[in-house]
This record gives sequence, C-alpha cells and structure tokens, in this order.
Amino acid sequence: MSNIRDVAKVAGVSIATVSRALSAPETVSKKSLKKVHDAIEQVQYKPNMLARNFRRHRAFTIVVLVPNMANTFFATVVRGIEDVMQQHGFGVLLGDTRDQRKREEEYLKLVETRQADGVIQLRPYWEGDSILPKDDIIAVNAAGCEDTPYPCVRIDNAGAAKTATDYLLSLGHKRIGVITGLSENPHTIDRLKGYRQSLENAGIDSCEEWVAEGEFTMWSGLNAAQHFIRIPKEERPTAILSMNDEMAIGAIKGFRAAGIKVPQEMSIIGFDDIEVSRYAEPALTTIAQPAEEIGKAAANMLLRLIEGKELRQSDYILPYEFVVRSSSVPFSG
Amino acid sequence: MSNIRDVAKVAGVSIATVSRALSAPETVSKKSLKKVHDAIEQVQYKPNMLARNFRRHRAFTIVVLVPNMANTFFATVVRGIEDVMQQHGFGVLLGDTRDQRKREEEYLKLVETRQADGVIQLRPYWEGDSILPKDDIIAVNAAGCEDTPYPCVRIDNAGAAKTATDYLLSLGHKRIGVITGLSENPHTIDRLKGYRQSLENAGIDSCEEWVAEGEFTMWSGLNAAQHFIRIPKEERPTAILSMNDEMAIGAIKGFRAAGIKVPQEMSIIGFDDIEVSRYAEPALTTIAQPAEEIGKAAANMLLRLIEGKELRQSDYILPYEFVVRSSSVPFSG
DNA sequence: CTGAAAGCGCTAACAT
DNA sequence: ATGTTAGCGCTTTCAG
Repeated sequence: MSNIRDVAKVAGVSIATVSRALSAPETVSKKSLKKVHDAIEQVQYKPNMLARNFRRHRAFTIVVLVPNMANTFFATVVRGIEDVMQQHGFGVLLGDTRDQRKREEEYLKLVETRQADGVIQLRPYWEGDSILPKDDIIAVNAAGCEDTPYPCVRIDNAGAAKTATDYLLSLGHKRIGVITGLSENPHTIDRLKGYRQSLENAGIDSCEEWVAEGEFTMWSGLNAAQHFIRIPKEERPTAILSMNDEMAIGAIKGFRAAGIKVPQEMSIIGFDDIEVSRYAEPALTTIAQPAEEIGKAAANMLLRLIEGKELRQSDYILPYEFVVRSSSVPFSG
Repeated sequence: MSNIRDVAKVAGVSIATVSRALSAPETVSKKSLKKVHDAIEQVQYKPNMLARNFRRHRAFTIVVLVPNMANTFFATVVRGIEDVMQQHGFGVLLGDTRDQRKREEEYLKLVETRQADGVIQLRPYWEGDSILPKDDIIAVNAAGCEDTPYPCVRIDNAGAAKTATDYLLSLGHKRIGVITGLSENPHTIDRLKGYRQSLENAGIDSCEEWVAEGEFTMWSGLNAAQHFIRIPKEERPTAILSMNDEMAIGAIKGFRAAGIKVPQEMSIIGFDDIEVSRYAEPALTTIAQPAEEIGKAAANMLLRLIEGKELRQSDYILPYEFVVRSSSVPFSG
C-alpha cells in the first residue's frame, strides 16, 4: 500500500505538493501536477480516506435512521437521500432501527463519535419519545409531522387526509372509516385531524367505531378489516381511509376473505402510493407522497447544516398528489 | 470536544492507561479503571472514532452494493446484513447502484480508499460484466448464482425453479410458460435450467413461445403477460413460473385486465416470497428464499474474511421453501 | 508556486 | 499494571 510519501518521492516533489495536487489542483503548477499524476499512476496510489477524514475532522458520512428498511416507502426516501449524498461525496450509513429505541441510540453514537457528520431521522417526532433534537448533533427529519422541533421536510399530512376524506364524501359516502397507525404516532394524529375536519365540515359526527387502530403493516390492516366486518352492515362504513398503502392492501384482503366486495361494497383509499399500489386488486386510490423528493430535500438540508450554513426554512413542506384509481367508487346504497 | 489527553490529566493517569481502559479493560487495575471512568464522565469524553479507526487501519464499516433498495427482497437481505454487522460494531454503507456500473465502481472506491473494510454484492456474478472479484478487495456475494468466483451465499436456483415447475406439472399442466429476467442475467440462466430440466424429465418439449423476457419489475411482468395473451388460447400456457414475485404480481394484473382469470385459467408461481405476496389477489404460490438469513450468512462470511480467517466453504447454499397458496390450481382443460 | 514541519487523537510497542 | 514515546497518513500553516 503506497502512501503520499511514496508519490512525493517518485514525483520529485514534497508531500505538500502531492496533497495540494489532489485537493486543490488549481494551486499547483501544470508541471508539478503532471509529475504527481504520473507518480500516482506508477505507484498505484490510493489516498487513505481514513487518514484524510481524520485530519479534516469530517467523516463525509451521514447516518439515516429508518424504522424499517423493508418498507417500500422508507426505502424510497432513503434512495433519494443516498442519491444526493453520493453526488456530494458523502456515504450513507444505514440505521435500520426496527422501531427500537436502543438501536436508535446505538446509531446516534456514530455521530457523537464522529463516524458520521449528521443524521436523517425517518421516524416522526414524538414528544417524550424522541432522541432528537440533541445538542451537537446535526439532524434533519424526513417525512415527519407538524411541529417537529428540528429541521424537517414533509407533506401536509392533515391536508392530505382531508383531501381524501373530502373525496369520499363527494362520492356520496356518509359513513367513512379510518385505519390509523398507533394512536400516539404523530402521523396518526396529524392525519386524523384532517379526517375529522373533513367530516365536521360536512356536518357528520365522527364515530368512535369508525376508527380502527393499526400499526402501518399489512397484517395490521387485515386485522383492522376484521374490526369493521364485526359492525352490523347497516352501521358499517362504506368507505375507508387507510393511513398507508400497506394497511390498505391488508384490509382489502380482509374484506375479500369475508366476502365483502372491494370497491363495490367498500371503497378504500390508501396513503403513500408505493409502487405495488397500482398493481393491487383493485388498483389503489391513494395520496402520493413525493418520497424520493422528500429524501433529496432532507439530504440537501443536512448538507447545508454540515457545512455550517443557514437554512432558508426549517419546516419544508412538499406537495402531495391525490391519485384516483379503482379502489374508490361512488356510494351505492 | 475533549480528548484522551484531557481524560488522562483529570484521572491522573497516562493516556495509555485511558486507551487501555477503553479497549482492554481487563488489563487495567480496578482503581485506575474507576478513575478513568469518572474522568470520562467529568469531561464528557467521547472517543474520536475517526482517529481510532485511522490508527487501527480499519474502518469498521462495510459497503453493500444493491441494484435497487426499493426492491423488498433486496431490502430484506440488507436488513439481515445490517443486523449482524451492527452486533459486531460495524457500520453498513448503502450502495444503491441503480443497476449502473458507474455507481458500482464509485462505491467500490470506498473500499479501495479504506473507508470500508469489505463489500457485499447483491448483484449476481456476471461473466464479463462484473467488477468483482478484485485483488485486495474483500468481497462476498449474497443471493447470487452458481459458479460465482468469490465467496457466495445463495439458494439452489435451478433446483428451486425445477421444484416449482414439477409442481405445476403435477397439477396436470402441460403447457407451462416462464417469465424470466434479462436473458443474460445469471439468475435467469440458473432458473431456466431448472425449468427446462423439469419439462425435459416430463418428456415435454419446451417451446420458445413459452419464454417471456422481463426484468424483475412489476411493470415488465405486466408486459410479459401481454406476450402470453397474444398466443392463441389453444396453444397458450395454462400455467406460468415467474422468476420473481414482482413480475408475478404484474402479470396477474395483465391477465386480469385481459379478462383471463387467475388462477382458474392461468396458474402463476412466483419466486422470493416477499411480504406482499401473501396479500396479493390471489395469494401467490412461490419459492421462499430465506432473504434475511442469506444476508446474515453473507455478513458473517465477510466478517471472517475481514478478520483474516479462513472460510469453511466459499459457496454456501441455504435451503429454500416452496410455499403453496392460491395462485396455482390444477389444470382444468 | 513549493517545501519544511507541526500536529490531528489515538494505539501499540517498549520499558519500567 | 502503568507510563513513555513513536508514529499512522494526511492537511495546513508558515516561510521562502
């Protein structure tokens, strides 16, 4: 393994010149530059980034905290993050936390011990259960919720849920159910707000029976369907807003298994617009979050922060789209 | 930011003792240990891993090369890798290559420049189009194919494809189609081998028309369905083996759109057993790859290699499972 | 534009 | 069991 000294020797220049030739070529004469490059070629020099980063007090690495990498939505956000980070010469360390606080802490240590320069958190901020914000830790939240006390890029969750519910109302549905995430989850709270607002505007009293708690997994969506199936048909919602696509897919499975036709007897709207949703049977009407864009925006924010720059805004809201497909149809009493 | 020197001063010991207290506590007296820990607490010392890794000539980081992180199967393998790595104090750098060779090379540089100690490649080895194996780069292939010229953990792809085809045969199907990945993709080759073997054993001449080329995406699966739909009904396969679940899901969508009933008129078998497959309509019969286990095994292999140990075997084959669900039914001519 | 030299924070001989 | 000390490979003043 050759080092900068070997290159200097072969090139007949000082190590300082070699160093400059690599990190600030414009400050070196063409002649020296050529000598250095030839020498690098000759001794097969590969700079030791471990040494370089150490010296520069920068890891050129960030860590991303993901509740579950196998979730397509999260994976897509991470792709966006990774794309801009790699363009800027930064590596992305994967922190699949599996919803465990201990793992979050473990990964955060990478930042405290300088192995990473900052962190992007994909779990929404949760008062009383959040390891961020933290002094001396540069962090950005991606795809989070309202009132996140550190820089954040997200969509208007309440607005999106309201849009979807409004749409169901416009189709003539009067009893509209909702499948939520865990009740304390901020996404649940924000989206429930929009859902309730919509019903209220329409003069409909929302009913406790219409709310089924899930946990953002297909399995829990299927479970939630059971809840609605148990309600007598005359009182049962005729349409449901699911707070993500996974649960919507699970719920469809549940309803079909019970002989309830989707969408004829039960309209369903999802949230996120993951890739499989358009291939679901029926194709899912859903709120499309710009997952990759969210990731990119979060990455750019974090880079600015790492470079010590100011942020133009610290609650960056991206537009969502409402995508109508086949899982939602007019009410047919 | 305090350093080891500050700790030593406060504790009244030498920096060597502090260093040892952290990395080899058993070689330090209880008394010194306590002094050190108290001092660490007092000055809020956090070791600078950048310095430590530099000094130890090790990044304690690996990089994983993934063709597409948004693919659930890959994401699950990565989870397995990450789990093992984090238990061993190693970070996992994400290298989403988006099927671009340039990106692969970019990420491989992280190993050459010592920012990572090794690499796990999730793209199958491809003669003439592979950046691995490479001298001085410690690498393991995960979920790859036969005859990979560097350490590899995988399933028996040919055997799995044969199992699935045999099953279709046993259900009475005589015309059995297959949706492949790109024709040069080693997975395509290995699995096609099993498929052909099965037909041959049954004395059936496999027909070129029965093979539709996809590229492992839902969209290409839907496309492949079009191919089969164009074949006159009397000659059309009555069952299809798809080389992954995504394409199977796309194909089902395609057949349904054309009014062909799945599974009544067309049985379909997938490959991988990603989570959504059991929620598909109909639930997918499929080859279940032990994705997370593959990741864990690959991670353990890589760790041994990084530590300079020998491998017990360099082509590690894990068992697959054949999962029968509702997308495959007996032939009903 | 170039070179000499002083470390960055830590580990690992080596000596005690 | 502990301390002294010499770097790891690189960047970055500071002179020239």
